[in-house]
Parts: sequence; C-alpha cells; structure tokens
Amino acid sequence: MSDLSERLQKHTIPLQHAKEKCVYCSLSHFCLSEGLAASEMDELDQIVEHAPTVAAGKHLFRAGDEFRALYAVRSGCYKSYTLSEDGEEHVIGFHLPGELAGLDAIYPGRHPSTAIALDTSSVCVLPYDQLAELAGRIPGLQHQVFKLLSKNLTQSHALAGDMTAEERLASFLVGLLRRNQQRGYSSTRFRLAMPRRDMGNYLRLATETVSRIFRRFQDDGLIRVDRREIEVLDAKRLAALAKSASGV
Amino acid sequence: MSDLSERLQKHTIPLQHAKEKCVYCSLSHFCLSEGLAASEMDELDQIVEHAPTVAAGKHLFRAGDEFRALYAVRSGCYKSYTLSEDGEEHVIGFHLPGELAGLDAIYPGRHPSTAIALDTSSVCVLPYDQLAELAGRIPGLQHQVFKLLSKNLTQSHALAGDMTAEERLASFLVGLLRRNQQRGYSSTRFRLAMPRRDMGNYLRLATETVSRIFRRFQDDGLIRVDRREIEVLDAKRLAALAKSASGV
DNA sequence: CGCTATTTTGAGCCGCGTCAATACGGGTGG
DNA sequence: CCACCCGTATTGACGCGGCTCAAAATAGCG
Repeated sequence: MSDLSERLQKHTIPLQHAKEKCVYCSLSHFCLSEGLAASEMDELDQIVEHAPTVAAGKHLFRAGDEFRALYAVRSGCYKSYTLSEDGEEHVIGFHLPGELAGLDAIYPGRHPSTAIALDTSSVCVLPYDQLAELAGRIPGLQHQVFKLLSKNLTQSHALAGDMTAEERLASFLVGLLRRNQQRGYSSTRFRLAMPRRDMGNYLRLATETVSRIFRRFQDDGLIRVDRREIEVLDAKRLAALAKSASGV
Repeated sequence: MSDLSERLQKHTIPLQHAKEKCVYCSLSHFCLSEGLAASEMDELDQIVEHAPTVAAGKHLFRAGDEFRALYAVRSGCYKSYTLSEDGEEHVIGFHLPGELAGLDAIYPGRHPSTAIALDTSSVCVLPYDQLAELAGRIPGLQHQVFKLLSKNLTQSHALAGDMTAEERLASFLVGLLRRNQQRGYSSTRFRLAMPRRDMGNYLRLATETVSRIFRRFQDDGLIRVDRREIEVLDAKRLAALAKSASGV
C-alpha cells in the first residue's frame, strides 16, 4: 500500500497542512468546487485533507490499493499508469493542478492504476464516502463530480482515433497548451513534466518517433524544442495538425 | 421472456405496467438499478420513460443535441460515434442491453457523439435532472451512477494500449463474449450486431484487416466464423491472445 | 433475378517500431 | 575543476504490420 493511503488510514496528516481553503484557491474554477457557493465550498473544505508536498517519484496510490479517496492535484504533475501482466507500463494520463486522479477506482472499489508524481507535487485528498455524502446534499457538487467523470470519458476517447504520429503529438501539445493557459501560465512557452518515454507511451508512439516528430515540428517552424522546454511559434498551424480532439 | 411471464403471473401485475418496471427487469443486475432496494427501484421507475422499439438505423441522439437524458438500452444494440470535422466517423463504443448511452454529454451539456440503433432496439429514457435529484436522495443510486461512469472510463482506457491487430480483435471478442454471458446468452455462440467496418473503426483497424484476422483465427481453430455469426471453439487460447484488457 | 452493401482475398507500399550507436546533461567523487 | 558515469534524448538504418488500392465473391432485398 502507498504511503499516503497508510497515513490516511491512520490520520497522521498534520493539520497545519489543511489550512488552505477552496474559496481562496486559484484552481477552484476548474476543480471540484467549480460553481459552488462560498458556503458550499466551506463544507467541502471540511472533508478535504491537504497532503504535504512530495518529491518527484513519490506514489500517490498503487494499482491494487483499496479505493478510499479521490485526489485533486494542487501543484506539480502526476502520471497515471497501469501495468500489464507482462510488466509493461501503460500510461493512462497526466494530471495537472486542479485535475482529479483516481476516478477509475470508483467502479471496482480498488485502484486499477498507479499514480506517481513527475515533479514536486501536492494533492488535496477527497475521502470518497464523505464526498459522496456531501454530493447528495449539494446538487452542484454532485453535478460537478458527474461532469468531471464525463469530461474524463470524452478525453479518453480523444486519443482513441487512428491519428498519425504527427496528429497525436500535435494534439497532445495543443492540449497541454490549453490546460496551461487555463491555469494562467504562458500560452507560448511551457515545460514538459514528463520524459519522452512517458509521452510516447501515452500517445502509443516509440520514444524515437516522439523525438523525430519534435524535430520535424521544429524544422517546420511550428515550435522550438530544447529538451523539455517548448516554445510554440505557430499555434495556428499546430492546432490545424491536431485537427481531431484536444489531447488530454 | 418466459421468465418474465412467470413472474408476471406470480405477482398478478397488469402486463403493460409490470413489464416496464426495473424490479422485474432481467437487466437490473448490471443496469442503473443494481443494488437498489425494491422501493428505490420504484422511485426510479417513476422517472423512467420507456421509449418504443425502433428499427435499425434509427438515431437515439445526434452530436450537437442538447443533453436532457441518459439512455439505458433495453433491447438490441446501439453504436456511439463522433464525426471529425472532415466528416470521418469514429466509433466510440457499442451499447448492449443494460448499458448506458449518453454519458459523455454530461460535461458539455450537449451530446458530443451520436448514437444509432444497429438492430431493432429499445431504450429506457432517464431524464438527467430528475435522475440527479433522485440520486441525491438515494445514496445507492448516486454511487451506481458514479460507478458506471468510472467503469466506462476504465473501458475506454482498455482500447488505448498499443496492441496488435490480433490482440485487439481477440480482446473485442472476449469482451463481447463476457457481456453476452452476463446477459444469460450462450458463451460460445453469438451474433455480431455491427458490420466489419464499424468493428474495424472501433478497433482502429481497416475492415480488410478485421476480415483477415477473422480468417486467421478460424484457420487456427480459435473460432468459427460465418459472416456475423461467431462460434468460439477455444475460449482459452482466445483469452490468452486478448491478454491485455477486456475490450468494451 | 438484378441491384447493392457487405465481406473476402490479393498485391504493393509506407509509416512507424525495432535495433543500434551517438550525443548531451546533470550529478558525484576525486 | 575535471573525469567519469548514467539516464535521457537524438539520429540513422532497416524490416514488418497493417493500410491502401483493386477486384472478386456472397448475401440480403426488392
């Protein structure tokens, strides 16, 4: 079992980490508390545990762990992945601040996937039983949970199409760009939190292919690539390449 | 069908009403009403509208339609798909009796996909506002909606892996087999409701490839194929091929 | 029976994966 | 400050799985 789950069980998370409130959180506009009244956010605050910041490489939960809570990323970036029986990793998605992890665990009651921090990161812990009880009393919260689940559903369809490698990578970049903009970051520069391998695994491309497409994009004047630093030079053409869905 | 008749006689309930109740529905075990008490199912029944049976080719909803309700398939089979801007179809999934359609519309408040009957089919209409209100009062119902959303999430991840054509098709067949078994049908024979084209589109394979893999499976003694009639001869080896996830 | 949609089968080709080698960078210890 | 090491990223060569193009078989249907 993962560290955090243990601490959750034993209630050893220091209270001083639970000071911040949804009302004052800059992420509340696209997190679970979106559209809630201040008083409703207060109720939500009372069940939220603010886990301490952890270093990259720290597991949030592991496949097989009992499902107890959903996790809203507060800072950093997480990667979710499953392991096939032959030990191969399959990256399901990346979670930026304000996004939820662990949604796929509701159905089986046990986490089917593993989440690991790619950067120095922190999360808000949302104990499921309490969240469900609260959602029953606050229609807006219930709707928000439904919406976020539905949103993830659509997003996971986005990568399903049979796009070319270029379309895939362009979609991915456009998606990251959009999500960064939403969070108030630069719409032209950003830093990839994940190595090429994870990116490729997520997009079902070999890391070599990812590298090659990056170079092609750069040669075509679409972006400038320096390792994990990306600068978008021609957002229009990039978006045109990502004609299909906005990659998650 | 004879099952239902028996129950109808035992409970002496008027035919036209009784046959429309969740309590007597053979699908309730894996539909929305799973795990609900009889009284709770009654409440659910009061908001459910039973749409008449339609012929194959009839649309359930179209992309762009305002989101009003979720749909539980009662009989037949539906296909969900999106249209890319260049008019290409992208099959998202197939809905068998007891499964929900329209879940991806909750987030945007408008259907992103289109659903069409592949067979003579019928659905139960679940008006969203009323369903949400009811889910707020019935914890088990709310949890069930969460679960079904979560389940669909995991399922849409299943097809994401970079499997070979054989693995894809095997997964798909194994998944259909399992779903047919759950519904009390034969675990060795079944009829595909969809043409090769839809199957291939869903699995991201050319229809020609689907055809070729079918032949290969038959030559290897895994299955017997006659057009859309499938007989599974060696379920074990087929499942071994579908080592990864159980295709939706 | 013809007409049409679906399915099957064949031939050729291309995008992307695989294998292999090199370059780069960041950290560590001498 | 340099030498070394190791994980990440890049680049090249080559082969193959599955797509494309083309055409024939088969079934469903009026």
